[in-house]
Amino acid sequence: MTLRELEYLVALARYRHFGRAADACSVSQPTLSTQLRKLEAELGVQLVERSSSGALLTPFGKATAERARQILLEVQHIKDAAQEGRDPEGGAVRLGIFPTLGPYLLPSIMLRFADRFPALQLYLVEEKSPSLLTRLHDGDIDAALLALPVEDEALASAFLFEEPFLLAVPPGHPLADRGGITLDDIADQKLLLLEDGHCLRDQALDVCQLSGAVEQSAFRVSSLETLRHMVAAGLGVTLLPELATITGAERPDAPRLVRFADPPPNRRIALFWRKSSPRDALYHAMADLFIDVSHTLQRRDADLGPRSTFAA
Amino acid sequence: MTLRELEYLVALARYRHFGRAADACSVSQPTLSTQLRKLEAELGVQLVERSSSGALLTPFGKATAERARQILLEVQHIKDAAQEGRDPEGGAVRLGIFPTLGPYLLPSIMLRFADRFPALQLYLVEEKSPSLLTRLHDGDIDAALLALPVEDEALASAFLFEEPFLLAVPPGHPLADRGGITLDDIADQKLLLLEDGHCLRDQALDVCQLSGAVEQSAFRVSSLETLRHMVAAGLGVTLLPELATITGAERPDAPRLVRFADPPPNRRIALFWRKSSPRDALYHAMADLFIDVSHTLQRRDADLGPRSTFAA
DNA sequence: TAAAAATACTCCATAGGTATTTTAT
DNA sequence: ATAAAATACCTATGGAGTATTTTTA
Repeated sequence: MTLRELEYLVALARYRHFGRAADACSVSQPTLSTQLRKLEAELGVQLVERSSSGALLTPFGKATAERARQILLEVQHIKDAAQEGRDPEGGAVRLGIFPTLGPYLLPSIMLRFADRFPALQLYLVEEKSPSLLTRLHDGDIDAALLALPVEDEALASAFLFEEPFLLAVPPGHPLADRGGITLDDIADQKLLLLEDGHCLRDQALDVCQLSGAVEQSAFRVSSLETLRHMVAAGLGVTLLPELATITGAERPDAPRLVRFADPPPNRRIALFWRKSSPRDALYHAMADLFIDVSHTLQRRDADLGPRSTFAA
Repeated sequence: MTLRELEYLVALARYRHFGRAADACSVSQPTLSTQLRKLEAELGVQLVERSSSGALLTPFGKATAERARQILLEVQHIKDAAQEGRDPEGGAVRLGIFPTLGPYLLPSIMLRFADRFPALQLYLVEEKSPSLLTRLHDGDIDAALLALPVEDEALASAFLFEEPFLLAVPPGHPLADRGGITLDDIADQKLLLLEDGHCLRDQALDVCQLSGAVEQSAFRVSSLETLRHMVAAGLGVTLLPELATITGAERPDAPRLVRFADPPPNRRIALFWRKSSPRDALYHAMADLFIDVSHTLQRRDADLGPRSTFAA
């Protein structure tokens, strides 16, 4: 048995197709095919059900692939620890970030990040939170920015900041020129939310279940930008996380943003990584930078006037 | 990185000597040496401190060896699971057993075992309990017979039987012809025990701390047979587990054995294995056989007369 | 008849061996 | 002087490639 063979098995488990799995491993299809046959011969058990429409793993194959994933993860941890020994802030880090945070936080972060960690190659993975959690477990990514709460014994985390929600309403809406609204004020509003699976949807629902707002469920919206347009078009109101409201030039069709009275409803963002990862120190250093940037944003925000509640 | 390299590292961690580690891996010393140099080159970190008096692992080397052990254990689990798939009661099992149980239980067990599991190659490892626990964790052995209690979240277990203690006294001793003694009866006795590290010593101490018996601590005895001779020579009394008292022909210089009143003090034996092991079913089947044999012994024992409390 | 996996074969990188040298006690 | 590890050099296994065949919807 070799680590290579285990990689091939894991790839085949993922792609269920010899050719594509081989591509993913950067080898030819026959190579992957023969190596897996060899593994089956060594174990004396069938791992793969072959067909002309692709390949499926047997139950034993699946179980073995799962063990193989663990093995390869531990191998990666050895390499990570070595990198940490050579240069604690060097090497590569694959960072996951969920879609309603990524596009708004990253522009503020990236320059500072490159400045603070010049030797670090940062690969970004933007996916929904459940998918990021799976990838974190499997070792496809090394760390992830996620909204609390996350219950997972295998993960370590560092709290970063709270991000207040603002209410987005159409221009001319009765609440448009109010300040310091409360949840009671949105009790009778038509609420627009993202489609299922986005954690922002769940966060907003958590907030709104305390109010009596009614969700308009005839839509399947998957980006905040589309949601923004729908609010601007007068179809309803929505909650936006503060970072998503810091745009450049305000466009004429932009929705009006209304602040909540203190303390505003908010979502809490933290950085997560595997407890078993040897690069704990690096992830804490990254968290420190994120916290620092959030302070900067808060100060800039305060300078601009009323938007002063973005708290770290 | 290859699994082979990791094996070499683990072996070197154990033997701290390139030559002996190479022997243990059945390769030549230069092979192990070059492969470990290659691993160091790949990781870019020193793993070994070389000297003319042997080799020591650096802190990073130790940590890596520990991870490597985990990886190799998981590899073994894949192979075990394959064996389980091919033939659930075939393959090899390395069974640990502690020294004051092994020599007395095994003669009763081995024939039945070979009969019940004809395809299983059973390798026995007789060591003290703490060492067996370490080996179980490291994957050096697959299962172990140990006395309860064992607190270990990583292990699964099956209870096997209770083994009563008998009191061994010299011929002519005041208690020699008593039956159904209690702990109070040994309050003023000179107690002989095994040297430190034997779990029977701890078990007997647990029992005797309820009495007022005084340990004779000028000895370092490491086998029950020696202890038996010392009792026979009139140096004191001791507790013997029942299985150790079932000998063949009684020798003239044998100590007299005195039963306790019901319920007698006893030790409780169970079979342990790693929860993560894929051969759960086999270990349960083995436990069933051990339980069955203990019933047989109990019955035979009952037939012989007064020794009737050996209970499963 | 396509698409997928298996097979045939060739090549070369490297794990592993033996013989020897270097190093430190 | 001795024991240990490193180095030199050779061999051969097997991983990986390309080209092709087999298999089945």
